[in-house]
Amino acid sequence: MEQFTAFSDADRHLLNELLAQNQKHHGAREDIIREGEHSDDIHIVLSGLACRYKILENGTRQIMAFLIPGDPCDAEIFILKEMDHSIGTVTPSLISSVPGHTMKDLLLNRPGIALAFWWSTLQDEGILRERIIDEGRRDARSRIAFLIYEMLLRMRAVGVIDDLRFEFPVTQVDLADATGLTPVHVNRMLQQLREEKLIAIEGRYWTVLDPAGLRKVARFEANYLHLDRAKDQPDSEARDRLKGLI
Amino acid sequence: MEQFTAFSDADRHLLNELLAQNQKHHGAREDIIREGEHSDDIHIVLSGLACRYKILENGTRQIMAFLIPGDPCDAEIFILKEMDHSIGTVTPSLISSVPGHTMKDLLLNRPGIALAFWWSTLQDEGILRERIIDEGRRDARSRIAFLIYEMLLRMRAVGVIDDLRFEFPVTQVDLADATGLTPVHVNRMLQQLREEKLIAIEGRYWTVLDPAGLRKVARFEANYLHLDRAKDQPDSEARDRLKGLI
DNA sequence: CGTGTTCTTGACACTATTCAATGAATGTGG
DNA sequence: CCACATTCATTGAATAGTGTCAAGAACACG
Repeated sequence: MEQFTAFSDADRHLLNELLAQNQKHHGAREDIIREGEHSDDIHIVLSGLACRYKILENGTRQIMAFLIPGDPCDAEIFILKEMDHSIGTVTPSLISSVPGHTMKDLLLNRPGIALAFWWSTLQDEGILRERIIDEGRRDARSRIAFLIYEMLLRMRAVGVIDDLRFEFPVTQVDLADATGLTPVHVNRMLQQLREEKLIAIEGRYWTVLDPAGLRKVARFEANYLHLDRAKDQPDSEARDRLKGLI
Repeated sequence: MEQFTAFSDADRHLLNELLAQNQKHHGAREDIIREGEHSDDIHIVLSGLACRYKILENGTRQIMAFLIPGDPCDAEIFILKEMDHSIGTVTPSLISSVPGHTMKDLLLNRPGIALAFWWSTLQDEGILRERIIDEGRRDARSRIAFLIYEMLLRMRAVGVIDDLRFEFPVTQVDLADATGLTPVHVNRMLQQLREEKLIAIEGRYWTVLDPAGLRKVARFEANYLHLDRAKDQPDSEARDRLKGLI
């Protein structure tokens, strides 16, 4: 969160304290909050990998977004009566809860923190819109490439990555649920991307072998992530981490 | 906006005044703000029909959302460097501008109004997520049905509708751009829906002949619109307008 | 070592796209 | 008020891309 807005020391301290207060470990494939439930707390991913998803009447699951460390799951849940989708872990994760009233207080009285949350919400919206384009206008190969490139960038931005290699322990079924394709077709497209030497997969670790090539296949434009703030900040670590990719 | 949160008289008065201050008529098919542009003002649709869209490198357009009266176009634009998508009108529309600094002030100092904007943002996100499901998991016929049912409901909620008949002057190309289908296929699916006596189209006016049937085809679950607040408010006009549909 | 999950492969069906042409409706200028 | 241009809706035929089904291989785990 801190990449795009400079927190005051007081704000940073306050946030650190809040996040430390109420942490909970979740195993893999556990729900953090389910569709239809209400929560007075909001949740933030501290480590691991989670996702927003929805189960449809016919039993299929659609993953709408992956959540990585630093992502708020449901920053404004406390104003809603109930969740319209579920949030669950993919891998074991550490999740922090912040009481809704505290959250409300932050949003109204801590402009710096409020700004960071708004920014996060806007990035979320951008990601969602891009996924609509993804599903509406890109073919299967591009979609998969797009998802991989986006994960690369987001993981870079928060630093949970080793150059071009990152931990992304999803099954092909997960990817199918996230891209709106069938697992069989995901498999074929992944094979293609590997044959083209764009990516490599070793167990839970993915490597982007040819970022420029992958980006081209994905027809990736980074503007929707609004990482430009990071790019412009002279001292930003994030800027360095994203160099050459956006 | 006022359907889901009770504004104080002061808040309502203030908003009315702000919205009245800076209005502009836009013709049909005009851009209100373009991708890559920054604006210090935010925009709100007062009348007409607009849409969020993006033009891709290959020239195709993807419409990501339709905007109807009462919808803020870009409530938090002032914190971003530039828009990641464009907003344009479909029909002649009346658009109000509110200066960003005023907006910031409202968000931080007028909890009632801030709540309404947050709610609006959350509904927006819900609509985007649902569209992802739509494109990922529904077939063409359901997608079209879904879009129509959603417009019916949203127009009902704000009252710009005559029972089951509403003005929705989009071309089949627009619908194709919104659903990620080709115009040819949209045409075929619309014919099917008309043959099934689910809808009727007379020029710019659409009529939902069989709401329950259409809803079934669309596999529509209304929870993502978070209209439940309206449903629960004892005196809500919106509740009556939505009766039987959600 | 057996069991369940995940990945991979092939054959085939089907949905939606592409391309191309026609017709209907609408708008425009003389 | 008509001739013409333009946009929009409709139709048909051929094709590409993805889904479906089914079965075997590789791998992980208790």
